[in-house]
Amino acid sequence: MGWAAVSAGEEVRLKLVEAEEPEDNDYHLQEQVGFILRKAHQRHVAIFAAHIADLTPPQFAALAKLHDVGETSQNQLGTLIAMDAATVKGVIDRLKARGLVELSKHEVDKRRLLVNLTAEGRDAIERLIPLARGITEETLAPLSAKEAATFMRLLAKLA
Amino acid sequence: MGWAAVSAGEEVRLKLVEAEEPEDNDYHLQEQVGFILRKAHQRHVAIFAAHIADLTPPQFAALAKLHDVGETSQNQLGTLIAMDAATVKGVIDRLKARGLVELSKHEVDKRRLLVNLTAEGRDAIERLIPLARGITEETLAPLSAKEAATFMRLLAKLA
DNA sequence: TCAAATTCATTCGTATGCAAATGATATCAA
DNA sequence: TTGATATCATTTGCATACGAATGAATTTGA
Repeated sequence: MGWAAVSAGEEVRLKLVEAEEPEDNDYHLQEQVGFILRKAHQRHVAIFAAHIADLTPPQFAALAKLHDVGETSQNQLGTLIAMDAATVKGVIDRLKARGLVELSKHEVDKRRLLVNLTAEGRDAIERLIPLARGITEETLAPLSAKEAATFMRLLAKLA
Repeated sequence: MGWAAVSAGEEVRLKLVEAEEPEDNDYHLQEQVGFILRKAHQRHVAIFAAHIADLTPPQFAALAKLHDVGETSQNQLGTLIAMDAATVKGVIDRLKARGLVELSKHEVDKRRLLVNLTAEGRDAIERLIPLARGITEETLAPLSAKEAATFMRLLAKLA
């Protein structure tokens, strides 16, 4: 119909352009950085879940960062692990429900909600960190050591 | 207390290890591939939203793939754009509610739900693809052309 | 000092993302 | 042929993820 004719015209135009220069006018979703980034992230999450079944990557990130810096406000923690206020609240709520973190009010600044590891939370994160090293290793396994180093350097520039 | 003593012991042990070899026993969340991958993905989604406000990356992916391959089953589409059945259903439902895709039953195999672009959906994706090229460009902007090529090659190996 | 702007946290709404269970249909194999 | 498997789609439940609106508390600046 009308559209078929237009389509045929497109075909011709594309071929003429290609004859002049080897440019590709098609759009290939599979080659877009966003699409591959999403898939790489998916794969990492799957590897993570295979090694650490009882915690999600964001939950692990929260515990690991608390272990690193000690007590902080919920908001500050969110900044440190790249989560907005609404997201970090959900993560902390679930960690609190499981007894891995405890909350308290800031004495001076009454707006702030302080978050800290419980003894159980500390035990958990210290037990899991060695597994996390394995997760990083397995995620990067398709690359050689040199490639992995290059990739990490470039990825850091993008993030 | 008891823990403080253990902590002090840990300190000593770590320092001895470091004296022997320059190994780092600390765990740095910020250097883990999963964490940076999540941040890079976040940044990409933000760039996408700044260029294409009325569609999410998964919605765009569905339309772009339909434009590429034509009518397919919902399940097959999910495979092509790396989404599981439950996720793709939600995406297609919302695109259908906006009149960008239409659904029909497979004549032979009654299990399958066929998905196709509407005229409006085709117009939309053809209008948006040029913007998507800009999104890819901006996402990779922190890298030189050579670095970007290297990054894409390594990222593809990971995903 | 005190009104304006900022910060911290919460809530709501919407959109992925995936595991698991279920039902309908189709295919395979004994 | 039919019973076991496999495939396609849906539904439910849970967990990010973020924009926007709101309220409480703090800080800033004229």
